[in-house]
Amino acid sequence: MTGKNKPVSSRRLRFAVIAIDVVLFTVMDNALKVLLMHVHRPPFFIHRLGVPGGLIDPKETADEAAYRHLAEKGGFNDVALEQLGTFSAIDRDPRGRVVSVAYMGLVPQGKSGLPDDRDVCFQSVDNLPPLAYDHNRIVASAVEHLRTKIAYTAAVAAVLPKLFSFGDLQRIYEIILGYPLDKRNLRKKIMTLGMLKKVGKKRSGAAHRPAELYTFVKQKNSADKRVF
Amino acid sequence: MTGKNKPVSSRRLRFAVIAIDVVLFTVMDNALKVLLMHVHRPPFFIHRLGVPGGLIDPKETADEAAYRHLAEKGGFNDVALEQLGTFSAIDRDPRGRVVSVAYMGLVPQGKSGLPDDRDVCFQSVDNLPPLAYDHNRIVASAVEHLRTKIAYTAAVAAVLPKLFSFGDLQRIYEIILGYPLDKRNLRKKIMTLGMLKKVGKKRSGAAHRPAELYTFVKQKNSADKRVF
DNA sequence: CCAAAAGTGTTTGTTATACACCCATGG
DNA sequence: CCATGGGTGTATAACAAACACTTTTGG
Repeated sequence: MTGKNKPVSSRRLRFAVIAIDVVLFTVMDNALKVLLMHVHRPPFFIHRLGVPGGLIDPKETADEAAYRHLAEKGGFNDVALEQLGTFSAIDRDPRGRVVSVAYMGLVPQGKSGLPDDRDVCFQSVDNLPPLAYDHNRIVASAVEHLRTKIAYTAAVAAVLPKLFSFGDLQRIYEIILGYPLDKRNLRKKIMTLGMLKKVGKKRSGAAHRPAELYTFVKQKNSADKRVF
Repeated sequence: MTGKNKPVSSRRLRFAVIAIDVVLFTVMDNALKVLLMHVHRPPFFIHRLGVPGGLIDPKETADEAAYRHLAEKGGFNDVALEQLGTFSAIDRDPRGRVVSVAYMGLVPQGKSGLPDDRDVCFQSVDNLPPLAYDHNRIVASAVEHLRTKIAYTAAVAAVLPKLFSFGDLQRIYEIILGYPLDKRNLRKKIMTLGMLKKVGKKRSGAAHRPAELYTFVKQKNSADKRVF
């Protein structure tokens, strides 16, 4: 996203303004969803949707701006964000030159933290409508990044509750990736990451064998990584 | 890099200007080197060095600005650049708020393309002096990125001449990575990338068996990558 | 006893690593 | 003939992928 509430008057600018956009994912209703907000900037964007974002303030870094806008517009705090890249196509904002640093984050399933009745919502990343600005592109890049990243990190921890079963975890992976996984192989792969700890309780109450519950433990820093 | 020739007057700005910085690598004299330029911005930077860079113009993308500044300041054309990330620490440029998009590229060994007697030079990435702005940080990030990337792409093609021997290639890898490699294993790994073609000639003239010469062929696009 | 999800091992193929010797040439 | 870098293969370990049955519970 790019505009805040006041329109961008390009006459006041040296040549560009800097914004951030945040692609905030969650997993809900069996789908990978992204947080979208109502964008209305006639005559360019009439009742479109776009990811939350806004300008960088003089006294904050891009990272700080990303956290701030996400908190202000979506009510999300304590989300780990990661920089994706910077989008600078000249006409990405038809109102003026705006360069945007894109971020990506993940929040827990379901409990949205969203104030009710705001013009923000999560929508499935499949079949997104045309979004404002270059946000389809930004979201696509974020999805690709997310899919790559969960293969070798514990990024899904952010979307799972404190305690979860292996089945929960597998569902998250399958929804994000969009294809089914073998549960034995997934278990092995996840276990080799060494970030999962059995918590010693089980979840009963369903019409099947109770599931062991797990929790994520701190990621170990991976020393210096030899690539060969 | 951040400043151009005119000083950045922050009063004229909405809140920031956008620059690009280019970390241009080459391999020379048995070392991984980075292109540095003289930076003199009293009272902040007195005869320092920094990577080439400059402001983004109103009518160009960040990528275009990177190519332009690299050509203008270093005389390099036809270099493939890749975006590394955006650096936005508030005080990274003590003269005002400047957010910079960092790029990375590789040029062939030796033939520098540099106009003689300019205040630009390649320096070894080890033991760099304190650079202007946050350029030590940017270079460090570029080095890490480069090391990671050569493990699974033919990026080193950019630093090798059209024709090269396997020994040449191995030397490049070892210099970039900073540790020795097994030549049989490297050969297998490179061959599985499928980007190398034997050219049918040999290089004789040295006091040892003549080396087969190779050339890089186009990279094949890797379809959709399943991560599991 | 049935349905539903949980849990578990083995086999096979692929990839990564470690390792040592002969080859062709120039001097 | 010797020094120099060029070129090659194999054995082992680690990892990825495919695959099916038993367990425990609620209803």
